[in-house]
Formats: sequence, structure tokens, C-alpha cells
Amino acid sequence: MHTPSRVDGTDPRTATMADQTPTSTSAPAAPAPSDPASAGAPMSATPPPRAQDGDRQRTWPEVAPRPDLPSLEAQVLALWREQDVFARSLAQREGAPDWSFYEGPPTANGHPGTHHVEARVFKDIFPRYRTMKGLSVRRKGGWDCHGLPVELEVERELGLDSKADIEAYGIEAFNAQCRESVLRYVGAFEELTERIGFWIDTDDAYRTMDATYVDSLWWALKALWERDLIFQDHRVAPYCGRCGTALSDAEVSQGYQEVDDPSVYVRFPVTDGPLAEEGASLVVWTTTPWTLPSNTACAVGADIVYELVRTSAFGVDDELLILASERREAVLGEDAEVVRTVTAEELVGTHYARPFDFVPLPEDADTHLLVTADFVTTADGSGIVHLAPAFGADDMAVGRAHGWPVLNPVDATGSFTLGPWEGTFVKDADEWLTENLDQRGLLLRALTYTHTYPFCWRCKRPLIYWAKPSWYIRTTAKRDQLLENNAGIDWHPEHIRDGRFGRWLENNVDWALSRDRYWGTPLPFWRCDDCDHVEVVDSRAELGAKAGRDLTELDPHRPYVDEITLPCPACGGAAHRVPEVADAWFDSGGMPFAQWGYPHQGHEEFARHYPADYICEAIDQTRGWFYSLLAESTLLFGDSSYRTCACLGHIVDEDGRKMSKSAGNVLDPWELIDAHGADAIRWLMFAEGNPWVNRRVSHNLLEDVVRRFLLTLWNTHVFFTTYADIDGFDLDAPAPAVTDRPAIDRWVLAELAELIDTVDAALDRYDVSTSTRALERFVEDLSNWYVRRNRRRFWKSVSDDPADKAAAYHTLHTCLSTLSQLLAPFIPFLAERLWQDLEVAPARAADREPTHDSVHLTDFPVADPAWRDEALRHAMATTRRVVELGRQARNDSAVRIRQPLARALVSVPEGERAGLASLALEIAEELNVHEIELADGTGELVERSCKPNFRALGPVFQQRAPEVAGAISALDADQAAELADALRGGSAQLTVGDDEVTITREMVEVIERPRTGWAVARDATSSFALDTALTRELEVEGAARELVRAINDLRKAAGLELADRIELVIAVDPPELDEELAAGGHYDAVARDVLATAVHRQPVADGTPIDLGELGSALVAIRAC
RNA sequence: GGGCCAAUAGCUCAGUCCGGUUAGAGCGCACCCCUGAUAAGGGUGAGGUCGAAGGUUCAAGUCCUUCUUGGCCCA
Repeated sequence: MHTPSRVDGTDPRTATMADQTPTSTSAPAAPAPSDPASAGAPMSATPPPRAQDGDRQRTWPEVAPRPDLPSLEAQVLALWREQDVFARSLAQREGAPDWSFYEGPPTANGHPGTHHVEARVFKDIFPRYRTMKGLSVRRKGGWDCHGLPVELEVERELGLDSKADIEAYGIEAFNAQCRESVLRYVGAFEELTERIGFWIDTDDAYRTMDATYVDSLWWALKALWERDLIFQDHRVAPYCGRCGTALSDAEVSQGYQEVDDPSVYVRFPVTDGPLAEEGASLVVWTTTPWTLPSNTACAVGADIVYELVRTSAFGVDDELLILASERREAVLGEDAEVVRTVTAEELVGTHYARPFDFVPLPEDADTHLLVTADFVTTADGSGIVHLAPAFGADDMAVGRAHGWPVLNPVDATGSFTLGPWEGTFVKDADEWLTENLDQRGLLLRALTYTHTYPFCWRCKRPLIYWAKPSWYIRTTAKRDQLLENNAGIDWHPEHIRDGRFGRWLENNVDWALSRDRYWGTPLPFWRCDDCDHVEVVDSRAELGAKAGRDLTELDPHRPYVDEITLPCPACGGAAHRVPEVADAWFDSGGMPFAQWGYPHQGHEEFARHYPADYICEAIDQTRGWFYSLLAESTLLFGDSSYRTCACLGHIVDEDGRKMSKSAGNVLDPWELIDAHGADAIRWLMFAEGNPWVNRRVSHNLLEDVVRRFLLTLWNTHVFFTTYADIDGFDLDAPAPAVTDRPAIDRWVLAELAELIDTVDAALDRYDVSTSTRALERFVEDLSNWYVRRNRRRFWKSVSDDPADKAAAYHTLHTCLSTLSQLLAPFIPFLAERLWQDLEVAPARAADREPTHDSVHLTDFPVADPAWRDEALRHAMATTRRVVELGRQARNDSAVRIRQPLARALVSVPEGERAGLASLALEIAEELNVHEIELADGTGELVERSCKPNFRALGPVFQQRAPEVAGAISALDADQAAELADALRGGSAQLTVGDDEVTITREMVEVIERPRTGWAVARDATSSFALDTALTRELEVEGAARELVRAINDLRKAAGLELADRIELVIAVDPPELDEELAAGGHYDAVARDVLATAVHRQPVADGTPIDLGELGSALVAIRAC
């Protein structure tokens, strides 16, 4: 029942936009049945009032007073899709200068979250803006396909629990599953991407798993290899034997738990030197007994004092032990007898018997001796630290310095490879090892030790620190260049450059490139089984050439590449690929070239789009993508692959907490979009807080945005289109010249010009906050001052003043239509809807093509110089300030606004007087005061005072400034007037203490205060005094206003349309009042205001009573005509 | 332990780069206005030791130092 009948002959596309928005106009207020004026009248019947418009062609679309934003957006999406707007926006700029954007590939290993929305809208806004500025912004999408997270997801799905499981399942099948998993989530991302209006070409997206992409990465790896920037070395890293992988520090920090570990003190008998002759043993402490078989040496602290101690407390009579003096009591108790002090110097070089000997030692190695190391402390343990280079980064460093072998009896699953506990997970062997030590008389004490220890965040098993051969990129060789290139990047916020990112680069370590996994870019290194020569290939083509067969169609993933054997060019042996794949960060860091398949193809695209003008991600990418991009481009091309980088803060919940599954405060983006719409989220991201500070997202905040901004804008749009339609406003009719329009029109256009400049300049420097603030302010001003002040101009009859009406319509239309363009990069949906309603629909109704059939095909607006008027902007600002004072005065005086008052006296600083005078009418109308008198500072009505201006006083008088300021404030009214008059000449003398000083005009602000007894409101510099005295005439006028309001109520109650005409029957009592209303012309005014074609002053049979206060009352009936 | 960021009204945030004397806005709250933008709109008010302490300066929310609290990153 409530869809209005459709417009005939309107372009269906126009109708589409207008039609589908749910409307509520069809739910008219129920007519008051008892109202005789409306009883039986056609407009009071149930059918929706719009029905009578059915045969009229609408020029302006009908817009719902309360829009359903999500469904409005759905219609806009459909429009974009049908008309291929995104593609056309790109095509339109073909040949224009390029502006390059790189899509930082989201890892497609899970459903997109709200933080993805954040990053994606910031990626969207600037390309949209640059496109509107006339640049060609190709937006190639991308997907990060490889990596451990993908493998883990698949492992979960398949119920696999270890690398052994994966290998049993088969790498080929496993990787096929990984590929499928990735594609599944790519779909989810694409859906969200479209819905939030992120215009990126997902059809043309690069995928890091594609063969051409891998080819490019191989080229890069070979290039690095040839420059000697890749090498292999042992690396001790936190490692999970179950997952078969090293963990990043970030991963490690997620998995710390407090646990009880063994704490064992062991005897290491000394085997040479005087201490050996005495039969002494070292006391060595460890919490990882499983590392003892790999003991290679022990470290002492150079500055630590050691002791030789005699004790019988541990099962051996009078044994001699060596440990740090400070640890004696804690380890051996109070009874131990100190034989003598031993220095670290004495100890260094001393050999001892190792606790286990099943790990073979190279023959020539000098091991199992004491050395010094700076990390030895006496905070716990014995002050003698057991070293096992394979299982500690510090140990490895000491071992490397001394040339020790790496004794590693532990395999990739974390199990012993030899000895009595072969095949046992090392941590599980701790107990047996301890028992074994005890049986052999080497154990002093076995305790438990409570500390935090890292566990695998995935499988919850304890991590071990484990050395494994690893491939590195020698980034340290280019550290200076990395820093130099970083210095040239335009970071937002700036502090990233020298702060987080800069410091990280200064402490750069070589990039650990390899991962012992399956689903990744295989390292293109083929090593000869016989001579260890490494052959690197830069593509499948080169691989094929070397292998002697065509491999251009090879899937460059495991296990297929592993099956290729190359003849060794050095010795003729067989070379097999090394087993590792590349860190997935290497994939993403290579996207500047690999997305085009460069250098095997795509030379032109690469050249056109390198480097990126703009990239954007959240701050957690500092050590991720921001680094991998910079490192690869610096090493390969010598420069940075991006010029500007926006670095976003994280999304947190309403209470500022990080969103996490465990906290249960994760917001599903779809839920937010379905409830509030994508524009609301976009505006929240852009307008609420700084992009680089953590931002809160919640339903409440989104509702706020909708109400505060989107609906304010929409209401203004509704206002315009409603009246434009009623009046049949013709957009194509010539607009009055700006100079011929009323001041209020020129003012809003001047504000619009300012807005355009502000937004343009801010977006140019990637400053969304400034732009959104300016836009919010303008929308507020437009709605709450321009429209508020001009409602009468829109609803009065065209015939009254056609030129004025045309000026109003054109002005408001220009504002809304320009806003649509300014907002297009921010809230593309609502902006589009405005454009369709304001530009496309009227054009089609007039049988012409619109200039642009989408706002996103337009150029970013440029302010018309004719709009600019700084003086007027200032004058209006003063006016509005004075109006605020006036409202305050009205409020205080308790005279309701409908009651006209005769006059008010306004004083403002001298400099603002002229401007205000030109706008005094605005004040009078807004405050319903007949006359605004502007104090000129000389009359009897005001007194003056002086206020010091520190900004001018300070620099001149320095220390004496407060004194001079005090003297200025202290002047009484007469002295102030005198000084003010003297200052008109430019400067004046003032007595300060015993001195005369020269004061200039800028140093003093002259303030006027009314002397009247009227209702006064004032701020620091201005005041408003309201004469609240009422005359009979004013009261009669007030009664007329009262009638207008009441009659309009009747109109509404009768369900009349805005433009419907009525006849008015009215009987006012007492008759004198009736006479006065007639004599004052008030009935004519009432008739104009309520669209009455006739006023019948006659008795009303069954009218509605209207209370006119003390003056009397009226009976009124209205009749439609 | 180191680095970076933040702290301004009950809540969410401007203002700090570039110092100037009544520190702003929105929401919420209280009171009120308007009644043809009306399931709207608007006004007024209350509400602030600008995290703390020192310092520089004629003048500090703003610059410097130290500290506190929270967040992020790293060790």
C-alpha cells in the first residue's frame, strides 16, 4: 500500500535509484476525525497524499526522510556494477600521468575482520581522490597465498599433527589443499572488498602462488645470490619440534607459560692443572638437562669471584667443588668450608670431563674447557655456565668465536638422534638424564625451578632453542643504504621513520630467508650431491634449459620442483634442490616487480608503476611488509619501492581493548555493515581520532556517526529535493549571478570555496582528519545555518520573488552537488546517491544526458573564484556569535521566540562592526527582533573598557608586559574611552607606575558594554542587550505568529501536502483584536504563511480553538481547495 | 631492560608541529525552545588541577627534563 505510484516516462535508471529506497512518506498521520474542516475532504482520506502526484512527472526524485543506508548502498553497488563505473573511472584517465598504488596483499588464510576494513578503506580513499584529480591510478589487487598460517589451517582441517603426518599424507596433496584453502578465503575477501566500496581490481589481482610470480622471485633470489647477498649458516632459533618450524619472536611471545622445570646441579670433574690434582669438580647448573650431552665448554664471568669449597653434604666425603662465591650458600648451604678463593683468570683454560660422551667429537677440537663470557651472572645457578652452541644463541656466538663444532644430536622433530635416548623428545628425556647422572655420581642436587618458558602458541608444546642450517639474506651489508632510503620515505605518522622503523633498521640483522616447510616459494637453489656446488636458476625457463627439458609449464611448488635434478656444472654430479621454501615475507616484499612477472615479462608496467606513490597498512607491518618491500628494493634496485606510507593504528573495542577471540570482543565486519552501512564505517575510520592511533569501533560509535553526520547531510538533501520537486525547480534555467544573490547565499558559497581548498590540500598531504573535520563542520553549517535561515525562501510562492527563489535553489544545489564530489572518496555510496538525485535524475527528466552519470567519474571540485569572500565569512562568523548571545538573552528573559520584540543593542569590536551591519537583518530575523542597533562606541547606551592583547604587548614590553597589561585593564570607563579615542590616531601614551609608555592600537581591544537595564548576554568581546518591553502592536503581531503555528498544525493534522492550498475560516475574540489583526495586515501575512487563498473572518461552527494568551482566542477551520 | 605512541569534560575526540591570557566539538545529562526539514530540528546550562612534578619564558594544554599510568613493538 505504501509505494507511491511510479513516475511515467522517467528514465528507468533514474527511477531505480529513487524507487527502491524504503520510504516512510506513505504513513500519513491519522487525520483527526473530529476535525470538521478535514472531515470528508479528499486529502484527509486514507490514501497516501502522494497519490495525487501520480500523473505528474517528477523532476526530482522522492527521497525517504529516514533512509535505510545499507539498502541504499546495495542499490548503489548494483548501479556501479551495471554501469561498470569502476572500470570506466580508470578508462577515463588512460594516458593521464600515473599515480602508483601497491596493494599490500592480505594473507588469505582466514575470514576478513574489521581491521581489514580499516586498512582497505584507507587504501581506497587516496586512489579515489587522485583519480578525481585527473591521474591514472591503476589498482591491481593481490593475494598473499603462501605461508605457515595457510598450512596450519589445512593441517587442522585434515587432522594432521606434524610434518611427518604431512609427508605421510603427501606433499602434493597437501599443497593442493593449501591452494584450495587460499582460494576459498580469497572469495570471502572479494565479497567484503566490494561491499565496503574498496575499488581494487580483483580480477587482475596478482597471487603470490602463481607460477609467473614465483618466476620473478626466483629471479630476485638469483640476483641476490650473484651479488653474494645470500649465504647459509647455523641459526639458533625458538623451534617447535612438533610443528617442525622455527617461530618468530612475535609467535614466541604469545606462548609464554609459567612452568616447573628441572633445576640440576652437576659435577664436572676437572681434568688438568692444579685443581685436577686436588680432585676438584666444577659445579654447573642447568634447567635443560637434555642439552648436557652436547656440552662443549663452560663459561665463567671475568669479574666474578670463585671459591674452592670442601663439603660432605652431597654423598661424597670431603669433596672439593668450585663455584661462584656469591652462590655458595644458596647452592651448598652454610656448612661448606671455603678452602680458598679462585679467580676467573685461574679457571680459564682448565679442562674438565664432559658429563656424557655419546655425541661424537671432531678429533682436533679443543673443547670442554673454561672460557669467559659477559653474559655470566650470579643471579642464579653456580656462576659457571654450561655451553651447548646448538641450543643457545649466546652459546653459538661464543662457540663461533672459539671455533668449536656444533654438537647437535637432535633432529627436526626435537628428538635425540643417537645415544640411549634416541627417538625421545628431548624434554621428555630430562628425567632419565638426571637419573643417569645420579647413578654415575655426577648429580649434586636436583630441584625444580619455576619460571616462564616459551611454548608453541599453536600446539602448546614446549619450544626448544635449536640450531639448524638456514639461508640468510645479507641485509646487514646494505644497512646504510636501507637507512638512507628510509629517510626519503614520506611516513605518516612521521615518527615511524626515525622511531620504530628507523631504530629497527639501525639494529638490522641478516634476514633469515628459509623455512623448512611445504607451501611456499621453493628456494631455487640446486646443490650438488658430490661437490656441494650450488646452482641457482632465475625461472622455470632457465631451470628447463639446465635440466635439458621444457619446464615452462611446471608448477613451481613442491613436490614438483624437488623432482628436478640438474647436472652439476662443476663436477658433473647430480644436483638436487635444497629442501627449504622462502619466508612468505619474501613473497610480499617482491610484489613491486613480481606482480607484473618482471623481468621475464611486464617491463612496461613495472617501469610505469615503480616505485609506488602510496602504500598503506597497519603499524604491525613495520617489520613485515614495510621492511620486506624496502629490503628487497634496496638490495635489488638501490632505492625504496614506495614514496609515501600510511601506517595505521589498530582497531580496538569500545573500551579500548584489543579485539581478540579469547576476550570475546571481536566485531564481525558484516554485522557492522549490515546494521549501519559501509559509509558509516568508512566515515568512522576517517573521522574518529587519528588514523595512526588505536581507534575504537562499536555499534554505538557507528550510530553516532550516522546520526551526527550522514543523517544531517541526508536531511539537507531531503529538504532540497522535496521543495525542488514542489516548485519544479529547473536546474537548466540560468542561475542568478553569484554577485546578485543575497548575502547568505554568497556566504555559504564562500564557505564552500574554503571547504574545497581545505579538503583538497589536506587530502594532498594524506591528512584525512582535517578534511573530515572541515566536511563535518560545513555540513553542520549548511544544515543548521543556511537551511535554517532560508526555509522561508524555499516554501514561499515562486511568484513572490522568482529570482530570489532561483538563487536559493541554485545555491543549495551547488552546495549539495559539490559536497557529493568532495565526499566521493570518503563515503562513495551516499555521495553517489546524492549525485544521482541531484545531477543525473534532473538531467534525464529534462531529456538530456547528465554531465557525468556517476560522481566517481567527475573531476575533484575546484572553487569558483567568484565564490570567495573572506570579509563575508568573517562578518557571518560575527553574526552567528551575536545570534548565540541573542539566544542566550532571549533564553534568560523567558520571552518566547514567537513573540516579536522591538529592538536589541549589539556591540562588537570595532573591526567587526561594518561586516555585522551588513548582516543585521539575519540577526533580527533569527531572533525575531524588529531592529538591531549597532553600538558605535560613542553613544550614551554603552560604556567602554580596555582589554590588553598579550600577543602584541609581550614582545614589546617583555618583563613589564604584565604590568602594562594590568594598567590597561585597570582603566575605568572614562579613561578607557579616552584611551580608545586616542588610539584611533594609531598610538597613545599610558601611565604605568611612574613611567609613560607608548601603546599601539593592536595592544588594546576596546570592549563596549550596554548600560541599559535590558536582558544582556555577553562574551569576551561582544554583547547583546535585548529590550523586552512589549507594546500592544508587538503582542498583536505575536498573536498572528501564534495563529500561523496553530493553523499549520491543523494542516498537518489534516494530512495536507506542503503545496496544498486552503481556505481559512477564522473567528477571533475579542473583536478589537480581530480589528487590530486586520488593520495591521496580519491576516494577509498569515494567509501567505499557511498558503490560504482566502481568509473568511466569520463565525466558525465547529472550529478548533486557538489560545492567544491574554489577548484572547480564536476558532479556526481550514478547507482544502 | 630498550624504543615508540597515548593521557584534555562522565564518554569519544579536536587543539600541541609554530607558546599569547574565558581550552573547543559531539554524545550523554538537566532545563528549555521550535512545530511545514516534524518518527525531525534547535537553544541554554552544568560539567576541566589539560596524567604528576620540576624547569624555560613577560606568558605553557602547547617547549624542555623527570616521573606515573595505559597501549604497541622489541629484548
